[in-house]
Parts: sequence; C-alpha cells; structure tokens
Amino acid sequence: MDHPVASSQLTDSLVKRLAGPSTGKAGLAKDQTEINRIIAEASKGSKFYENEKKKDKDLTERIARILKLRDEAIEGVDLAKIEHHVDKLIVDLESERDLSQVIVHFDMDAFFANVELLHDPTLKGKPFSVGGGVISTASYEARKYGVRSGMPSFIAKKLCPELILLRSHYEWYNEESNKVFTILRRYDPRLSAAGCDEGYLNITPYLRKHNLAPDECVEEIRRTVHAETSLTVSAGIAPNMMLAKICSDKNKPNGQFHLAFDSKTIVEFMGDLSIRKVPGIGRVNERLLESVGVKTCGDVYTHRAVLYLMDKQFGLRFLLRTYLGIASNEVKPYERNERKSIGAERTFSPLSSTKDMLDKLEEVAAELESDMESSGWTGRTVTLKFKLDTFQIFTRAKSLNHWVNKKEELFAVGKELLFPELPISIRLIGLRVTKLKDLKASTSEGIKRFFGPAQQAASGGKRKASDVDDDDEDASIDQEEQENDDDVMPGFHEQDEADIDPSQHDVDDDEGLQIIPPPANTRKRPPNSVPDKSISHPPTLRSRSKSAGPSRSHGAAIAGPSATSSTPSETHTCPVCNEVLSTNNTGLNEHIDYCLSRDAIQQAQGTSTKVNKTLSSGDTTKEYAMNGLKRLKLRPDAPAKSKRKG
DNA sequence: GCGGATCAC
DNA sequence: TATGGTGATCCGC
Repeated sequence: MDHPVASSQLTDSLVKRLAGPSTGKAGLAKDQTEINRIIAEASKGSKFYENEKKKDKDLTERIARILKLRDEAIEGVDLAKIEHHVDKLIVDLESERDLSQVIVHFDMDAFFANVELLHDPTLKGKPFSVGGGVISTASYEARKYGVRSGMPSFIAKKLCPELILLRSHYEWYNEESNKVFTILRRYDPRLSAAGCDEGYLNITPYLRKHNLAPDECVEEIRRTVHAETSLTVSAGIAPNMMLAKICSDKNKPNGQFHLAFDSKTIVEFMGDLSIRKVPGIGRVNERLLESVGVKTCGDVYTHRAVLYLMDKQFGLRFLLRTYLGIASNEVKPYERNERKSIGAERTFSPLSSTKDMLDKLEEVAAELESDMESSGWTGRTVTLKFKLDTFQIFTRAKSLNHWVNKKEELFAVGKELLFPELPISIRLIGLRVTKLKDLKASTSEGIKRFFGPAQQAASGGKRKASDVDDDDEDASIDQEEQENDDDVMPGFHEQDEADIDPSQHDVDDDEGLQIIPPPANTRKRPPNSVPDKSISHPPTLRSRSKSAGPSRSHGAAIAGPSATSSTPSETHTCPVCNEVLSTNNTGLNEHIDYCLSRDAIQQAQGTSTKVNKTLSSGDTTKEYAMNGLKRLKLRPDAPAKSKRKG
C-alpha cells in the first residue's frame, strides 16, 4: 500500500486527537492551532501516532455509517410530527425537575501543582508540571504554553523549553486531600468524593440549620479550605450534580459560580454550552454528535427529530435531560459494596521475550495480591490486559470456581491467558479481578440485612433527596462508613474510596445512558500471529475467530508425537518449544516453566541440556525453576515482530 | 461470561 | 528520547 507522505496529510480531527483529551478543558491558550501543530509534528511517525491515526480513520468511517443510517431514517418521514411528539416527552421530563436541593461541586485548582508549591514556594510564577513520563498536572503558567495533563513530557518540553518537570509525591497529595475532605464534611458528612481533588456536597441541610445563603456558605467553605491548607478551590452551585460540575469550571481558578434555580435560566444556560462539557460525553461522542449537527446542548433540541429516529445510537432521553439540565441530585458517600473490580497494570519499554513478559506479569500479580490483601477483597474472575507495541489493547478473561487473591494464582491464570497470544510484543501488562467478595464485610452483615430492604425501597422509588435532613437512620449508616474509613489504608493509591462514578449523575434510574454505542465489532485483529492454539480446549477456553482462517497450519503441523496421551480434548502447544502436549493447563504451565528454565540455563551456560518431558513434581519444581531464572542473566531475546493489521 | 470501546479522574 | 494507572459501564455477541 502506498504511503502518502504523512506531511500535510493531517486532518483536523487527527490534529485535534493528537492534542489530547484535556484540550478544551480550561485556560485556552491563544494559539491552540500553533500548539496543535507542534504536538502533531512531535508525534508524527511514532507508533502512538500511527495508532491514533487508525483510530481516527475508524471513527471517520463510523461517522459515515451513522450519516447513512440517518439519511435512510429520515426518508419520507414527517419530521414536524416527530418534533411534536418529542416536545411532549420534554414536558414529561420537565416535570421531573427537582430544584429543592442545593448541590455544590468543588474542584481543587491545579491540585498536584499547588501542593508542590506548598513544599517549594520558589516555584511560584514559574511554568512547571507534575508527573513522570506523562504529565499529571501543569501549573497555570505552564498551561499558557499549551502544556496539559496527559501530555508526554518530551512534547511539553517542546512547547515550553523552560518547563520544570517535577516528580509526583502522592503522599503529599493524599495528605492534603484528606485535610480538604475533612473540612468539607463539616458541611455535608455524606460528601461524595470524585477522585482526590473534587467531589460533591448537598449543603441544603447545612444552609437551613445555619440560615445561610448558598453563596455565603460556599465562600465560607472555600475560605476555610484556603485558610487551613493554603490551597484554592473552585466551586459550582446548582440544583443537581451535573450542573454543579459544569458550574465549578466557570470561574476557575479560585472562583465560584451559582446557577439560578429556575428552569428557564437553566435551559438557557445549557443552550450555549458545548456538549463536550457534559460529563459522559468524551471526544468520540463529541465527534459523532457533531456529525449530525449537535455541537451545543441547545442543538439537541434543534435536532430532536433526528435524535429521536436514531435513539438507538444516541440515547434520546439522556440527551434531552442534558438539554434541559436535569440530572441526579443524590449526593451520597462511596460504599465499599459498590466496588466492582480491583487491578494493577504497568507500562514498560516494549518486550517480546516470554521470560521478560512473565517477569512483568509476576510483578503485577504481586502488586495486585498486595492491594487485594490490604483492602480486603477476593474475586472469581481474572482478566489479563495487554497493550501491543502498536498501542492496540486487548483483554482476556477467565472465570473460576473459587476465590483468588494470591499472587501465585493470579500469576498462573495470567500466564494461562497470555500464552495463547504469545508471539507478541507488548508495552503494558495488567491483571484485574472482578466478581468480588468483600473479605471485610462479615461484621456488618447483620446491620446490612437489617437496613437492606429499607435502602432498596429508597432507591427504588425515585426519592427526592429532600429527606436528607436530620434523621436517625443515617447515624447507623454513618457507623458503617466509619468502618470503611478504617480500612482505607494510605497505600500506594489512596484513591480507594474516591471512586464514585461521575457518569452516574445522568444514569439516575431510567435512562439508557450509553450515548452512542460503537457499531458492531469493528473487526479487531487478535494480536497473536501464531496459529498454534488451534487445537481444541475445554469448551470455554477462547477460540477467537481470527482474521486469518481457522489456522490449522503451524501448530498442528509441528505436532510431534510427544506424549501419546489419549484425550485429544486437552492439548496445548508450548509457546517456548512449540511442542504439542496432551495435558491440562496445570501440566502445560509446568512444562512451560521447565522449558523456560532450560532455555535460560542453556543461554547462560552455553550448554545444551537434555529435555525431560515428563515433568517431575509441580510446585517445588516451578518455584525452583523460576527462582533460578531470576538469578541468571539472560541474553535478551530478539524482539519478535508483532505484525500489525493491514 | 467475554472482549472491545468509551469515559472520568 | 519511547504517550499513565485505576475503575466503571455499555454493547454485542
């Protein structure tokens, strides 16, 4: 295929994509075009760039399909009639509007950067950033140059050569974060954290009790935070969480914005607002909506007929509620039992040797065990994630009949999931466990059962948080939460309890919420180029339909006699020696470990060792072999090329 | 139940 | 000179 020299081949959408997701957040630099050009220039030709280019192309094609759908849908229909119908729907939605609660969204200004400032005041007024290879937060001075969170440091340096790059100090951020949350809980003990630097309050009861106006109260909150931490915070005041969040951005930094609590003002406010500002609308959905003429929330109304006809892809109700500025106002603290998964992953310079990958996998498994242990979880499904050196991401999962949280088993399942993919070159590997069981839940079991039904009733009916006032049942719930606080140990990632899902604002009860589902499987190419595991597995073991046909070629061909076992239902190909084995997964793993250790020894000693096919014992042998591996210095394998899809 | 995709922080 | 980590959700199989 021809390679149109990349120069001048840059589409607007690609340039914008390369600029990253956080452009258009705050502090628009003057010359965003020039900045984007520099970023694109610096990215050009990299693997990352190529991957972004492909994603951009896929999205463009997806848009073309959507437009075709739309054209077919509107053909010969009476749009005016549909509009009238939607208008009735809007009236229904409007009747749901609840203006009774005063919700505040607070957002710490350039949080990491300002905490660094506390520890080194000489940074004041200088452009600096926090983070490692990728920037977490940029000071406002740095933002003027176009430096953004999520941007790789080397590009940031191009944009701002004087940029000072600081390493992260998570302990510091956690410490300040805890201080801030502690202050804010004085105003609403049911504070809902959304990360370590932002969250929601329902200050309605507090206002009543102290006879305060919302603005006064929020000014006082911000003043107090600043007085006690020297950090500045911005805030939005509105009748629901979505609006409050949008408002907190209005007068950032160190400001607040109060949206009037009346329907007309709110709809006008939303009218001019870029749809991208709506929580849940990211870059992809922004482009999809733009393609049908929706750039602002007000455009939702203009195009309501088309959106109605394409409800399946766009989610009409969600968009109408957005247009109306209607969303949830139920502020509640995170509860342990809401957790769905726990995982660990790591990025590194691309690896392709099996041993190197297993070393990384083992590290990740150890980290995950540690996290699961300290936070008290176990689970039944293990998901392996890996990112090719092409930046394509894949996951492979396996559900078990028992609970896992130990490193050895996490590692073993990870290996099992990884091996069938093997000839690959990866830059990231991760493990995640789902279908969790709470190992710390036992004590509160009785309490939970007692209050369980009441909670259900409350959430089932759409409870207007108006009964948040003073009540007694909340006290007992608070007790449970305090238990939770206890087990949030200041581990590496303190985020733990801070993982409320912001997209829930909109979800509320009804709502199909997923705005624009992607089209049916955009053919993903499984990464592995080896056909080997063509042979059958236990039913549930993956048998992905590969782009290439049911490759019976390679693996089967090599099928040396090996063990003469009978049951063909369980055969595997060793990714190291390519031998086909009749054995179960455990046996395969043992064999592989053995092969690896043999390779390692040979490579290190330059001697050839006789292979013993019948593996002796299990665990001890494995342990020993792996330990041996770690001590030996191995010649790095020649990178196996992982081929890219055409 | 699995895998991809999108999103948020 | 090499583009992060954690967690959630939804959809289509």
